[in-house]
Amino acid sequence: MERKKILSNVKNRELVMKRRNQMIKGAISLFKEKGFHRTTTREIAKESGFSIGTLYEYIRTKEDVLFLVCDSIYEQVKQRLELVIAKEVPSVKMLKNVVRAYFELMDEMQEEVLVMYQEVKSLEKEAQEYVLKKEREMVDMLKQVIESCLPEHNISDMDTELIANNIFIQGQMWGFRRWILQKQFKLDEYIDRQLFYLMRVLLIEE
Amino acid sequence: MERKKILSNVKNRELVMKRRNQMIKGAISLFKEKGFHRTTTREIAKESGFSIGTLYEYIRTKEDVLFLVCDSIYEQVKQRLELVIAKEVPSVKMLKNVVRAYFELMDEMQEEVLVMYQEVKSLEKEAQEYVLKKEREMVDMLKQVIESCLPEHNISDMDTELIANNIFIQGQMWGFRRWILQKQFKLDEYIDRQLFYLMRVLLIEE
Amino acid sequence: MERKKILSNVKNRELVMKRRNQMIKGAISLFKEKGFHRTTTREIAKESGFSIGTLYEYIRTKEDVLFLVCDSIYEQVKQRLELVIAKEVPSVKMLKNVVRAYFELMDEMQEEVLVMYQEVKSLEKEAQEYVLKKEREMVDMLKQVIESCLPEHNISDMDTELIANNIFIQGQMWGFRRWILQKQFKLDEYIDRQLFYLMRVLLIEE
Amino acid sequence: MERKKILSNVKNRELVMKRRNQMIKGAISLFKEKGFHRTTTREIAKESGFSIGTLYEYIRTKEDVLFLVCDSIYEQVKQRLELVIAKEVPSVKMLKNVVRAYFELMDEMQEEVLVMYQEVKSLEKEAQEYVLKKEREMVDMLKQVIESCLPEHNISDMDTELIANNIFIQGQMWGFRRWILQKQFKLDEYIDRQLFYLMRVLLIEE
DNA sequence: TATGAATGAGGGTTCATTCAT
DNA sequence: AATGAATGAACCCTCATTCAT
Repeated sequence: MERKKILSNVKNRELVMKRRNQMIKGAISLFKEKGFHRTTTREIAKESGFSIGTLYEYIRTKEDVLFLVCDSIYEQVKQRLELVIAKEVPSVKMLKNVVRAYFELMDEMQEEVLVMYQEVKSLEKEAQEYVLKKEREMVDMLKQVIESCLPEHNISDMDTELIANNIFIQGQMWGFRRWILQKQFKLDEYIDRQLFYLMRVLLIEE
Repeated sequence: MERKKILSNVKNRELVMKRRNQMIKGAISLFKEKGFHRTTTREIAKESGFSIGTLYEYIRTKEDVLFLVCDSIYEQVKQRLELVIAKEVPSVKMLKNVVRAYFELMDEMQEEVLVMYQEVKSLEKEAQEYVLKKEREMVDMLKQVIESCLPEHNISDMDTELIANNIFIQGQMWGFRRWILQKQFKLDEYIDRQLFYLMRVLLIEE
Repeated sequence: MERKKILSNVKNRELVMKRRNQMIKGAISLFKEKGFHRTTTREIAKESGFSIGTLYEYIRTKEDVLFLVCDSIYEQVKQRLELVIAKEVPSVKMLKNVVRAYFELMDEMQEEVLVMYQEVKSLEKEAQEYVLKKEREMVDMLKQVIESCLPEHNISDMDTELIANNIFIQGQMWGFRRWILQKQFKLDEYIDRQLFYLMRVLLIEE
Repeated sequence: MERKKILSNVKNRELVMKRRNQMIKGAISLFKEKGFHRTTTREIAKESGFSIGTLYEYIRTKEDVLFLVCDSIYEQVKQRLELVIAKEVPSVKMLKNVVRAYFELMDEMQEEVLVMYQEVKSLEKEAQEYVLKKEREMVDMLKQVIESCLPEHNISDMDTELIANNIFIQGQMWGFRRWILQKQFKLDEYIDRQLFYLMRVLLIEE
C-alpha cells in the first residue's frame, strides 16, 4: 500500500527516519498521558529530545505527528502479526495461536491502541482514510487466517468477515475497556475463554 | 446511583434542568460535527440559544458540558433498554429481542456513542469514573438478561460476563467501526448473524 | 461607495466605532515609527489601551488593522478636502485655494500618507482595490475642481486627468520625499512655486 | 560616491561579486512577487541557486540583501540614464530625449522601482541614507540636463530643482500608480502629454 | 437571572541566523 | 568555500473564563 508522505524540510532520508522515530516515541508517551489535544508541540519536541524548531523541520503540522504515531502503531501490529503467521502451517492450532498472539499483542500495546482510538478522528479526512485502510488490512489478515486454517469450512464470506471483525475488536476491547475487563479477567483467562467460544462459533470440537 | 453534581449559580432547579437540556442538545449536535476539543464554549452557548454568560451560570467549566453530555447519552440508552426489558417475560425470545433492540439502539445513537468514546478520556478522573460506572451498569443489564432468560444454563459467571461484554461492544462496534461494517452489512443482516452466532455460543438450538 | 466591512465579535456598533478609533490611532502611531510588518499585534493592543484579546474582538486579522488605518486616512483627507471645496464658488481663486489646501493637508498628514504608501501592498487584493478606489475618488475630486473652475478651458479630458494626477502626487511627494524636498523648500515656497507652474500649465495669466 | 560596504566572510572579491549578483537577481524576482517581508532568506538562497549557509557567507543579515537590491536598481537606472545623456549634445531636443528615455526606463523597471519604494523604509538608517543619496544623484542628473539644455533660461535654481523633482516623480508615478494611469494612458501618450506640459512650464515654444 | 465585553495565558507555527561538518 | 540541520525567540491568533451591568 502506498505510504502517505509527510513532507520534511530535511533531505537526508536516514536522518528523517531517525528523528521521526524519536518523535513518535516521545509523542506516544505524551499522548498516552494526556491525549493529543492536551499535548503541545513544544512538549513533543522536548520529549523527543530536540527543539521546537527542529520538530518543524520534520513535519508540517501537529496533526502530522498524530498521523505518524497512528501509522507507526498499525505498522508494528501488522508486522508482529505477520511474523506469527509466517511461523506455522495453516491448521486449527495455527488459528488459535494467531488469535492468541493477537490478543497478547493487544495487551502489550494497549496504551498505543487506546491513543489511536481516541484520536484518529482528529486527523484530517485523507489521513483518517489511510489509517482506516490499515485497519481493514488487519481484519483481512485475520479473515485469511480463518479461511486458510479451515479449508473445508462452510462459512459464508460475510460470516467470516463478521467473525474476523469480532475477533479484531475483542482484542482491542481488552485494552480499550480495561477498567472493566481487567478487573475480572487475567489476560490468559480472557484469551482462553474467548478462544473457547470462538471454537464453538466455528463448530470446531476438541 | 448517585448522580454526580455539577454546580450551578442558578438556584431554581427546574430552570437548571431546562437550560442544561438545551445545552446538552446543542452540545451533542456540535460534538458530533467537530468533536469536543474543536467546539468552543461560545458555540455551545449559541447553539443552545443563550449567551456565553448564561452558559457559565449553569456550569463551572467546559468539561462540565462534556460530562453532562456523556451522562445524558448513557441515561438515554439505559432507559430505552429498560423499556424493552420491562415489556417481556424472560425467555430465549426475550433475550434475542433485547439484544436486537440494543443493536438497533446503537444504530440509532451511533453518533452520540461515537462522541462519547472519543471524548471520555478528556474528562477529569472523577467524572470519568462516573461514566465508566454507567457503562458497567449497562453490561450488568445484559448480563442479567442472559441469566434470567437462561435459568438452567450452566455458564459460569465469568463467562456470562464475557459474553455480555462481547454483546455490548459488538453493538458499539456497529457505529464505531461503521466505515468497515456498514459497507458490508445492512443493520438487519448484522443483527441476524450476530444473533445466530450468539445462539451457538449459548448452545441454544432452534 | 460601499464600505468594506471588517467583522467584529462585538455587537454594540458605537463601541465598535470607539474601540476601532482607539485602534487606528494607536496603530498609526506605531506604523509611523516602525512600519506595519515590524509592529506586533500585542503592541497595537497595548498602544490602543486594551488587551490582545480585546483587539481581536474587533478585528479578524492583523491586516484588518492596516485596512482600517488606510481607510481612515483616506476618509480624513477626503472630508477635509470636501470642506474646502464646499466653502467657495468655482473660480481660479478657488482652484488655487483647493490645491493649496490639499498641499497643506498633505503636509499635516505626511506621516499617515507615508504609512499608507509603504504598506498598501501588504493588504490582500480586495482591500487593496478598495483603497485604490479611494485614491481614484480623490483624483476625481481634483479633476472636477479643475473642470468647474475653468469652465471655458479647452483642455481635453485626458489632459485634465493627467494634470489632476500630477497635482495629486506632487502633494504626496511633499511628505513622501521630504528628505529631499523639505531640505530645500519651506512648505509655502513649495506651494507657491507649484501653483505658479500650474497656472502656466493651465495657461492662466495673473 | 563611496559604496556602502557589506561584509562577507568570503575573501575572493570576484566570487563575492558573482554570488551577490546571483543573489540580487533572485531576490528582485522574489521581492517583486511578494515583497521583502514576505520573502524568506531560504527562498532567496534557493532562487539564487545556493544554500542558506552559502547565502550567509556573503551577507550579514537579510537586510543586507535588500540594500544590495536597492543599490543595484539605482545603479542600473543611473547608468542607463547616463548612457542617454552621453549620446547627445545639449539642446531642447536632448532634454526631451532624456526625459523620454527616463520615462521609458521607469516603464521598463516599474516592478523594481515599486519594490524599492515599498521597502526602503525597512532598511536601517545608514543604508536608507545611502539609498536616498542615490536618489538625490538622479534628481541632480535631471537638473543638470535642464540647465545645460537651456543655457539662457532664467529659471531660478530652486525652480529647476522643483521641476527636476516633478519630472522625477512623474516617471516613478507611471509605475507606482499604474492601476490608475495605465488604465487611461498608453506609455507614449503619457510621455507626450507630460512633455507637452513640460515645454509649457519651461516656456519653450515649438 | 441574563448579558456580552474584556482578559491574557497559551497554542501552533515561522524563520533569521548559526555552526559543525 | 559550501552545506543544511539545528535553534529558539517571536509572531499571530484563539478561547475558556470572569465580571460589571
